[in-house]
Amino acid sequence: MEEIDKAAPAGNVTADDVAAEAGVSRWTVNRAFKKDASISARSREKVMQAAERLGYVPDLRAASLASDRSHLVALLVDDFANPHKLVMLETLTRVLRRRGWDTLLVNTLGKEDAGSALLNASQRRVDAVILIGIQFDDEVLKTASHARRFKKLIIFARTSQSPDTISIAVDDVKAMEEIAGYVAGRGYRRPMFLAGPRTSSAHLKRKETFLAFWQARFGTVPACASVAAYDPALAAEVVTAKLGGLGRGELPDILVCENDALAIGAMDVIRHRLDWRVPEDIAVIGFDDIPAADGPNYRLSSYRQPVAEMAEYLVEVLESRDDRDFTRLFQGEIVTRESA
Amino acid sequence: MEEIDKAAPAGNVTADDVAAEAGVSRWTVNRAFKKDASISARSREKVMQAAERLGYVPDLRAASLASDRSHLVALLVDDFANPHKLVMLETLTRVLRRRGWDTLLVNTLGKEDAGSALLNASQRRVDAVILIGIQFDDEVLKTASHARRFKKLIIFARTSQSPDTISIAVDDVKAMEEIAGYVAGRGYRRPMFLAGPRTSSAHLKRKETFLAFWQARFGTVPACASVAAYDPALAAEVVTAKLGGLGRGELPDILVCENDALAIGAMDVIRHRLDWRVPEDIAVIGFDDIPAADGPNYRLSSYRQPVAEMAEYLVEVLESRDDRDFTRLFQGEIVTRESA
DNA sequence: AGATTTTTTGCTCCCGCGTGCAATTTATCT
DNA sequence: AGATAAATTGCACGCGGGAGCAAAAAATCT
Repeated sequence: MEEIDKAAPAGNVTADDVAAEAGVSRWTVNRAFKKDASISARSREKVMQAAERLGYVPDLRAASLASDRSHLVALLVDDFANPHKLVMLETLTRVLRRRGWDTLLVNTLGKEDAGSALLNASQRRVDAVILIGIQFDDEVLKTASHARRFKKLIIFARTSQSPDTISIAVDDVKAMEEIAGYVAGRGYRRPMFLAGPRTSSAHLKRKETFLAFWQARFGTVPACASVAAYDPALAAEVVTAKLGGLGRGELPDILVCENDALAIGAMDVIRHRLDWRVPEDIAVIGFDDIPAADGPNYRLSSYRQPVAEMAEYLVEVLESRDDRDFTRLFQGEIVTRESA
Repeated sequence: MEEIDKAAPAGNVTADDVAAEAGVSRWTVNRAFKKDASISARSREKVMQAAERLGYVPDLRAASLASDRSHLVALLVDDFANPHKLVMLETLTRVLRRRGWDTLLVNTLGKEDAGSALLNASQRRVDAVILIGIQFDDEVLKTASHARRFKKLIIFARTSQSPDTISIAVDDVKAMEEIAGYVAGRGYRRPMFLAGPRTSSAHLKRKETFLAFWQARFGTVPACASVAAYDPALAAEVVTAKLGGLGRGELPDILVCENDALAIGAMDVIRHRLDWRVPEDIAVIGFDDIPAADGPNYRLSSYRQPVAEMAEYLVEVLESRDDRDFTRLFQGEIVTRESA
């Protein structure tokens, strides 16, 4: 057998090494690894075998540097307390990877950290930044698009008023009107809305939509409470403070929650600390349809977003070269369970 | 005011642009951005101001290419159904980022996909690959270390027998002995062990440790059941099949679960489908101490791993240059709640 | 077969920054 | 002040590969 000692060249096997081994030029080597490059089947085969022998893998850093396309996106996330994030992460990374995109996961540590997180992404020259968190105020977003080292700024599962920003989300207005209609249709008349944190730009219109609907329909403004983060534990505190000590008659008949993270926190205290029954004493409805919503502890009625479909669309946005506004709103559906 | 039109040079602002603007050489510019570079305060200031004016951000791709250090790690994950993953993701990305490391999140789609996921990481020339999933058999691991384009292969929260591999995890043997001691001490005598999938290399020794302990102490081998993934829904199925139809006397008195994902799935069906009480009819104990374990629905006794501490150690491993074996086992603690 | 068209291959010139060393400037010492 | 040491700054070369065109080879046509 031929002993190929160069089979382990110092540190890196480069395209040049493979070229020498295969008896072609370096460029043919790189062509062999490109999807629809102009190369004969014969030389591609030769190259691939040589590459296999040497253990060559193309260097995407260099490719990205030379071509100015990294096929990398940054995913900025900040509310890890929300179980729905795990679903989104799974779906996004799966769809992105299957279509040739890599994902940089950036944990946006706090409100003041948003700028630094964006900087982080910039330095890697990602092709797009995807926001699936909440703590981005207008100022940061503006700065971001200004010093845009990334071509696209996408807000996922949330809509933004900020210019130069692409929103991919469900239509909150339609969705919440559907929910409100459902609530009214089931005969609930004294709803309370449990809202999340108010961020300026990337915003959920759920609360205002619900209030507007209710006022138009019944002429009354439902009670509201607001939680500082999409965290079940925080929601539990707020609900305890709001509903604790209330008598049966003073209780809202349904709690409409901005999302499931709040809803399950609320249900936990309603049942186990305040000792009321769901849905008999007070019903609960959420948003997102997280896995736990389907479990026997909650049986939470919720609104399911087409996350996978949204992710597929996201890839299309990434891959298109033109510069129009890609914002698009999707339609989800109510999932009815026993909680409301 | 001076109108600086070059403030928006075509596409990329490079160090050369900043150099011209600041009246220094390109190398001084880059030194200004390096932590402990030899540069005078005065020129650093000049450079930084010029950079600010032009909106310059160093390009980490180029830096990585030239220096052969990317300060990037790949996180390979495959079991997103386990809520504990969200905790691990949050902790790891937070700690890594605070210490200057970026994270590539790779969703390992299936068992056959592991190799491709590794390849993916290779192409980005990450400094280390971190496995926090399960579906890596010996063959893949061996291939991985063979064609190592990354310097380190780290198994996080799990131990591996594979050579050239670094494990950072709790000491499963100690932990499970502690749990077994607790179970025995509380008077349980007919435990059943609920195990997860059996992977070859990256392995949890929890089951065998528990069985060995029990046999040594009581001379009997506890019953076992095995779930194909750390997914509450799957655990629910298995437990239903195993315990369904059993009479009160035939029931195990405690279910010892390999982790909380299995435990909560089990509790759900025990209470709501099989209609037994926890802990009166059957107790449950888990592992990982996920957030839901502390909620009122479960009140699950569990074992808490020092994830943050492990993450800090991980960074130290990443930063050290030498080549010794960094495997290290940590100690956690039992968290006692009402479920057992 | 000779001329033309089409496919394949090679090549020059970057992409943006790090390394290591030499040149230059500044600080310190007697 | 003059000499010597220390801190700063500048520079040639390399990291691994992409774009686009020119040269070479293969295929097609009359």
